[in-house]
Amino acid sequence: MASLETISSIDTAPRHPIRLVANRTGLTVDLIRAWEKRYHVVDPARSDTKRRLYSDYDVERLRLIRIAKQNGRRLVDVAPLTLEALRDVVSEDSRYDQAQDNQAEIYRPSWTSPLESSDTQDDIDAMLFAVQTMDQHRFDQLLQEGLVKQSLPAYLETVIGPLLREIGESTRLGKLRIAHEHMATAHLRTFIGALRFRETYTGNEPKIVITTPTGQLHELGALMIAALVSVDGWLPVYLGPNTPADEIAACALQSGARVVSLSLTYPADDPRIPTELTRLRTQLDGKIPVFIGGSAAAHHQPLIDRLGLIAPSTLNGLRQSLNALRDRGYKEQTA
Amino acid sequence: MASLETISSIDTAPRHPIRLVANRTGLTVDLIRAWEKRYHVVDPARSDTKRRLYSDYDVERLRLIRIAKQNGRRLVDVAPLTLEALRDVVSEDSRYDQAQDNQAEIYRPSWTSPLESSDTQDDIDAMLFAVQTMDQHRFDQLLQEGLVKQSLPAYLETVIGPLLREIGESTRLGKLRIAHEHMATAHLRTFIGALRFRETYTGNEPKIVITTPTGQLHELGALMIAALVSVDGWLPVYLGPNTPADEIAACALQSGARVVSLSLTYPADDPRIPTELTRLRTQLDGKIPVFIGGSAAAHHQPLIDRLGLIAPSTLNGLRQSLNALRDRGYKEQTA
DNA sequence: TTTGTCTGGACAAAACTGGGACAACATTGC
DNA sequence: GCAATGTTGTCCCAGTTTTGTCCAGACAAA
Repeated sequence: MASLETISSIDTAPRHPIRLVANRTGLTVDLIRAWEKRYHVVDPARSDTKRRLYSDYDVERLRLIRIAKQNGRRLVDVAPLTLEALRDVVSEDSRYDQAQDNQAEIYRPSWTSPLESSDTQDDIDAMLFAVQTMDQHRFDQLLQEGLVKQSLPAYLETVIGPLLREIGESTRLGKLRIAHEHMATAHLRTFIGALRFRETYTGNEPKIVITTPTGQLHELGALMIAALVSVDGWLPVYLGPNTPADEIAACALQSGARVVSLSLTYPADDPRIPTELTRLRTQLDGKIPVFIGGSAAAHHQPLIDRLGLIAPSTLNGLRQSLNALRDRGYKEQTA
Repeated sequence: MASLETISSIDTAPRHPIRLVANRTGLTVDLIRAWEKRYHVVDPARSDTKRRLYSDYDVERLRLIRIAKQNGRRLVDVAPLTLEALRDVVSEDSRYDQAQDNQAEIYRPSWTSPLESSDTQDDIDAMLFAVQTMDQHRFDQLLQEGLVKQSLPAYLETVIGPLLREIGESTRLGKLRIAHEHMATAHLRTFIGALRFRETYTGNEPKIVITTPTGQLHELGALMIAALVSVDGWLPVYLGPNTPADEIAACALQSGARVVSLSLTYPADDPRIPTELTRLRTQLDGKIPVFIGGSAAAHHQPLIDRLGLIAPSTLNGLRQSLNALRDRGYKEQTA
């Protein structure tokens, strides 16, 4: 009867048991205690029987510290920082990370390095197994857990993308049933869609129209692009799959989008693609650049070149190009 | 108070015996009693011979408490909470890993009385307006806010369903562009999909295979069914749209589903429907009942009757039929 | 009669606590 | 380079608290 008040949004009221904090942050219970013991990373309140009780503030701090560590920071350095300082550190690291991308390794101790490919492959294999056994709950769980391990862009590129390819391949080879593929696709649609929850909009993000053209029914590629670019401060206008060129153009013009991005996957040689792309290009009148992504983009390279569209070869390439475009709008020259 | 009341508010009439509650919540009989003894988690009414009689309200609370525990909450903390506060806690925990800064979270007075129809229509109109102006953020916000005003089943039936119909109608009449419809559909797909996410899982929920047959590309109806039945403790095996009959049958048999449910919407007169339904019926061999929902179900009434399928006329009817099927064997007292 | 529910209590498993040990790896001093 | 030292994640221990399960005897329902 002590506390039956409604849960307020983000406060410092201590109410979370350690187990819940572990769930939310991806840390182990032991580790949370160890950090407290050694560095007073957090100083949770206690229940009358000495159980730790954490506030939202504590949880958020732990979450950020975990990310900072992943980015190569040392615990000693980040432990004493305030929540705000932590946010700064983390977002700075993330920018830096993205900016250098192709260069050699920065300071990044091996024990915190991004997932080794073998680990990644293990994760993917586990997901495939869950699909095969129709263990939906496990599948969702694996998807969620995998995300905690790395940044969203990295996750999409190293896990979700390959997973999709392997599911498609396995189905074609008869190792998975169509029903398995359907189940996996439906869950991935839900999962990737839900990723966009985390955004905060200021209202003046540049807009990007994302969809697939007529005949292209697979939307996961487009959805991944939407999730990806929203991380970088774009506002995706997401139209789902199978949108006629006229509608794409109308939507881009009405919403004042800076860019249009399409995903091409299957069927790769649909005869409608050239028609639709040409039509879209005409209607946009060259004012709005069009990016093409997806596995089938390569099949249309000549067309893409001829129309002056842009087709980066990887998700990360797409991201870089878009950000370059966006920054060009804000500042006239780049360093 | 009749029809709206039944779906909008949770029945507080005590009538379920403890065994049925155990089945629905995934808790053991002993545990339910222990929780009552120690923490007064629920305070069931009694029959004239002292048997416990639980209301739907109690059942829902117990389910939520079980989920909260699974999320790491302690029994002591959640036991005294009201149903509404529990919902808040559970849904907060559900979208963890994004405890994010996020500016002012709208404070929502939980559980107001069931919506009057005019309010409902206002909500729908506001959503339509958001779609028309391509204000995605506002659209999402409205969807989210609408949900907290009433129970999920009531929300689906009184808001989401009508909204879908109006969007379809407006598009046909040219009041909305196809692009608008696409955007709305994509967002609804994400929204409804997220509802079904990370609910309870004890491992012994009865399974229900949910999909649409070959040629039926619209999945929102099926997804609504999935969200709906998971509230009642079913485990949906959701396959997305456009699944061949062979695959549906194989999936149902492999996963040990108790029921299959299909949604038919558009095109209503697809010639493949009779073939597929017949085929499905044959392969399931009469062992697994098949429910048909969706706006196009009525077009196939003769076929449905002939094959011995079941086609409740409303979402709520579907829900009740399913629950009756599941609870077969447990009689309930009528108070 | 047989099966299920009731109450009250006992018991055991699981989870949490403080304290500390230890191995793997990094950093520092020489 | 190499040894000493620092950092960090994990594990173990023994003692408590919390929580799930089980039992016995009485009664009710089928």
